[in-house]
Amino acid sequence: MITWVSSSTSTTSRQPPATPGRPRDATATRALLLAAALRRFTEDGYDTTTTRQIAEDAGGNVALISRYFGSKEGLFEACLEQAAAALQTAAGDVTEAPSGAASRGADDDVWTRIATAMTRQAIGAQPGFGPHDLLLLLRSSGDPAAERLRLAVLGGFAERLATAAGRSSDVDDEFHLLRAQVLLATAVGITVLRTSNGLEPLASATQPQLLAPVYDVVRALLA
Amino acid sequence: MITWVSSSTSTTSRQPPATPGRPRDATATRALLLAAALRRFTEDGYDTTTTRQIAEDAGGNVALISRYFGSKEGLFEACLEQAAAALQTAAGDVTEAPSGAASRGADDDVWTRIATAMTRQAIGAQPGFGPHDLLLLLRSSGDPAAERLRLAVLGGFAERLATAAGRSSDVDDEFHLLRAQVLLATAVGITVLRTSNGLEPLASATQPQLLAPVYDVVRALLA
DNA sequence: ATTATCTATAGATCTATAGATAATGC
DNA sequence: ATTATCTATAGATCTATAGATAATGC
Repeated sequence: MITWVSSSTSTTSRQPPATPGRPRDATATRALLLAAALRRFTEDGYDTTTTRQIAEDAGGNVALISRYFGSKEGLFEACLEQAAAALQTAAGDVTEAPSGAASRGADDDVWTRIATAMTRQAIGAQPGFGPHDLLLLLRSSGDPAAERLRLAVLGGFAERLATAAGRSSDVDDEFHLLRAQVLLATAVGITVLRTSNGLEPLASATQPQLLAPVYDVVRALLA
Repeated sequence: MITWVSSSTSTTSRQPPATPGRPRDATATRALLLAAALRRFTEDGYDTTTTRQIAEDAGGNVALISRYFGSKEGLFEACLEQAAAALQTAAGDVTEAPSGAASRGADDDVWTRIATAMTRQAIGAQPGFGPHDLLLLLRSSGDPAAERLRLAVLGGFAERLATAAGRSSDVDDEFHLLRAQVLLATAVGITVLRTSNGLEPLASATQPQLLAPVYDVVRALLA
């Protein structure tokens, strides 16, 4: 028996003159690396992901990571910052009334808005669903700068929830912040159980299915 | 300038006849390795932890891990099984009435029992607090056997919560299971935010402080 | 000429293990 | 003689980077 490897079609000799590397586009390459990293870090975590995987996903070379992001940690921080920005936008949706507020009537109260925003976040949390902000934020890299950013974003999110609930008496401030953090914990837990664990029926639940229980939790904690 | 290294006190020549290795006790050594691993895996995660660290913590040699647990993954599975057993005991506390049930009066209803058990679990979740079952269970190793065990334990816990809530009509079974899993998610999220993130005031909250909000969530989801 | 991309490699780990060493029990 | 423990090392990665290559723009 002979193990045959055709020299012209072998996977080893795959860099013919037809593919002389990536097109020379620095910004596009940077963006592709960031997107690939976002996906890998989110799904597999920081340690498990290798720089070579990311470069390959982006169709480029490992050395490009050093060039554009300094290091693997630098790349992770760039990912975190992007996720943080997206999450802060989501937090904004909770606080402010939706754009077409006047036309929606009194039904769309604070609790519904909060529950909707949270389930939307949790819904993105399906395996293989591409970049998901909250999940990435929960991934740790051991990098202190990354930890700080993560804590700031989570803390800010909980504070927004607390103030959105409308309580601001001095005495009860910390009390309501704690309850808002428990609410945030519910969102975090749903995300973790859906993605890392695939716990059914939670993992396959749709946004409308999740809305009712989450709404009940929101009211129980903040109303 | 001369870099001086005393040959008698150098850290390199640290294996004088006074310390001829561990005492020869196989079962004790195995237990020490398991305890050290439990702590490291729980606090630092699977990937970050090295077998050398574990062996050093246990005061032994790396080779002992292969000998007693086959491999790093084998050691992790042993840790998981221990944590799983502890968690199943905790789940039992939720379902069954506490031992001195008759003397406690009607106050100790199902909701209180559930809330108490859950906050106790979450309370163990302080950084540097030694082995904490739920947190270890959330750590992934990529090992499929470990993933299965983890999913089974989490799923079983949620089922216990659902049945403890007393609903068992055929139609609503999955409905209540979903809500029980959202409750489990709250416990998971609290654990993650307290330990991995140190989110204050949640991270420093005491069990009594957490009891009220968690109780409200329990009632909102299962009552 | 500039600079985006790639090749090749150094250097640092980390896991697993074969075989040496030495303590225990018969 | 058995076996718990340790030494020494092979083999596999993985990150980072110096320097080569080649496409672009003046």
